[in-house]
Amino acid sequence: MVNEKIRKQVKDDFTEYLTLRKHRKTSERYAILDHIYSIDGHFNMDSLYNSMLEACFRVSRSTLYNTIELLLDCGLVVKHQFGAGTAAQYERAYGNENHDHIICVDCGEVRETSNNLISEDQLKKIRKFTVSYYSMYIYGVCSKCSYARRMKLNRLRRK
Amino acid sequence: MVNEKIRKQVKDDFTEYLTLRKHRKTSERYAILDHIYSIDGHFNMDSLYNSMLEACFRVSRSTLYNTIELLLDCGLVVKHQFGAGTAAQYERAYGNENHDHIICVDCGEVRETSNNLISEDQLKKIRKFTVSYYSMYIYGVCSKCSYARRMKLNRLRRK
DNA sequence: ATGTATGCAAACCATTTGCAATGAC
DNA sequence: GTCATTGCAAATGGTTTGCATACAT
Repeated sequence: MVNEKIRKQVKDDFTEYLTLRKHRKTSERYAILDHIYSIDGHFNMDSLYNSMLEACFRVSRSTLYNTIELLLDCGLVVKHQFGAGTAAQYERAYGNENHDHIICVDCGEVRETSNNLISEDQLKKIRKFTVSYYSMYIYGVCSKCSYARRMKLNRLRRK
Repeated sequence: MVNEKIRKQVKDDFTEYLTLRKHRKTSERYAILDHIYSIDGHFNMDSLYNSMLEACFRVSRSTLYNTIELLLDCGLVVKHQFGAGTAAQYERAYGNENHDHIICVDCGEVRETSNNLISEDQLKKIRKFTVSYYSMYIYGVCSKCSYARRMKLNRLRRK
């Protein structure tokens, strides 16, 4: 859960974006934005849909996809695609500063790390491009799966 | 196209992997590996399938998926998922050292940059994790789309 | 001879699309 | 009143799965 000041700020940002683009300010759009900013960490369309149901605000999946598109476009939400078969993951863009992800290629677990491996200054070096956000994906094997791999190999060797 | 030494090396690596895991050494598997190492830059399943057809080596899509899975597992191929609706992209892991991608959120164009923004040393700091590879995705708006955005906004303002 | 790998077709499932009903402007 | 937005249902398309056939061991 993010503080009240940020919640107010993102709502105002969204209003400005909608007004400028001549998009309508519907209750669904604000409810979705506010709900997303009550979620800590990652979410996907399914968990967002269910989580909003629980909070007694029913929106169709179409509207979720529709609104997320706007929120991505104005930079209030960030999208991640960790695997092909898996659903896209999202997270709020503010009040959530760590963007480095450590992904286990065996079990698919996604761990986040707080120590950013890259500095903002380095991103400014990129020419002819306006950076809105970045994602660092580090693929490898977590300690649990690393152990499972060793066991499997040992079994094969013994055969 | 990668040099002969690397081609030989990856073939040997693959043989070692298949032997150790008690997988069979089929002509399809070696043909796919060799073909992938003849491709510069990104490819997807469809382009790989067609490209192999042109080279007169017919393999089923199932076998491509099957084999790519093995090549990912032994670290000879790297996988990227830039968007949800789009097909997964792949590239060979050796003879292809740049892993930083600059992706335009508007047109989806993927640009590669040779100057790695991160040092190998920093990756070693991660604990309880064996890093096999990493990908840096930088999202934003390319100069072409940036111009299109400004034009669109100007049109809306005039209305 | 045995059982893994291949190839085809069908299934899967997150996401997108088409369209009638709703509601913001 | 107009037309963008919502919500439902159907379509899409990359990927996965099931199963008969082929072939590496």
